[in-house]
Amino acid sequence: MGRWEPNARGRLAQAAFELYGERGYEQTTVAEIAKRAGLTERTFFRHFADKREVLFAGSEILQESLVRAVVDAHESAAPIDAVTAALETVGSVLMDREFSRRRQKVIDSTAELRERELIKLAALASAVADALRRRGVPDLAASLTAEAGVAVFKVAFERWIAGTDEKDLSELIREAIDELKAVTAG
Amino acid sequence: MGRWEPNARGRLAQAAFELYGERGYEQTTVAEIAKRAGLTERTFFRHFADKREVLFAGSEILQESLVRAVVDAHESAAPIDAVTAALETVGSVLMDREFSRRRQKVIDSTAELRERELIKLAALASAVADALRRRGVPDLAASLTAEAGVAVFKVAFERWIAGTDEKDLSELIREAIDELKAVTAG
DNA sequence: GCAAGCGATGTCAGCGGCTGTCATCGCGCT
DNA sequence: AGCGCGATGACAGCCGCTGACATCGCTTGC
Repeated sequence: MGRWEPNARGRLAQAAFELYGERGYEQTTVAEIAKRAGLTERTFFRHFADKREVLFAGSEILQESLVRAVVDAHESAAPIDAVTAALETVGSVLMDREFSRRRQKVIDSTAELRERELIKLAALASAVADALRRRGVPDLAASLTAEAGVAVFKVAFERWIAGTDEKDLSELIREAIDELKAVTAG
Repeated sequence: MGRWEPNARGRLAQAAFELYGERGYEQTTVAEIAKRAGLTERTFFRHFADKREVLFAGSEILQESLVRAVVDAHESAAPIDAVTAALETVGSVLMDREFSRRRQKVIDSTAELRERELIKLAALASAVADALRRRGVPDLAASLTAEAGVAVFKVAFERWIAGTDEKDLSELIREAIDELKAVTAG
């Protein structure tokens, strides 16, 4: 097995996710991940840039979905409303709350992974700001709206994960945006 | 030299800063930093948790100054105004623009360092949110105000560094806050 | 069918970040 | 003078990550 079995990348991601959950991220060796996937350490690094990246494989999809939603927003929509609309589409990408919970538990356990998460969110903000500029929004407004949008996402996502209630992520995002508006008013 | 010379930590930080600037962060070895400081690699790691941390030595001071300003803000001040007041005190901590520029150039050159910077900013936001909660601000509002405040700081600091004009950092912060309010209005 | 070509994987050697452990040094205290 | 203690050195070793080259197995052109 290994050389000819299909979907090496998927097997590696699966093995990594399992091991990070079972023994913890720091206690897991890349060699162990590769072994469980029936592959070699060297091959792991051909599919993922580093030991962290395997947990963030889906982030481009989230980013593309957000950017597209901003670009496609109604021409007359104000920047904040374009971002709001975009954030509400996120619910269709992030559906499996239990999976997100497990993944987040791993990430929160290690500073190294928190750092990686933050740079992904920063890339998100940067991409959204670009999309806003493409709509003609001036630099400063674009950057601030995008950063504020990501802040809203961060807070809402955290509550979605932590919550025991059955509130929808979109709903929490809506609440967070309203609260942001309330807090910055005046 | 070495064993008895004073201020080992300072010498290490100085050597690291110089070498990161001269050859670049990735091309610099911890052993080289230690050698320039007249010390050993092992000793470097006794003073700094890792190769990145040496560039972020001053961040606790910034954080303490921000938190204190939030706590000390007028009792009747709204959360956003407390944070605004706090951000305006930052100018007294960050004075040397040329130094900040050089430091930022190094940080921006490497993803590893950008990650570290982001987690420092996240810690800032977290501390500010705590301070707001201690003022009686509810959770959601505290988190969002703190995140928004840090976003403002990020954008303003970036413009302060990049700018050729002689605009004060406090001034740029004020502008960014006003723009944030404008953008979230409605 | 078969050989050439090609992409994916294996193997090996090596660097650098980081840590544990123990020895050593220099200083202050008594 | 001797003792104790904090800071440094010396050494060994793990692990993340990379470059270089060999090997495998499938596809393609003939």
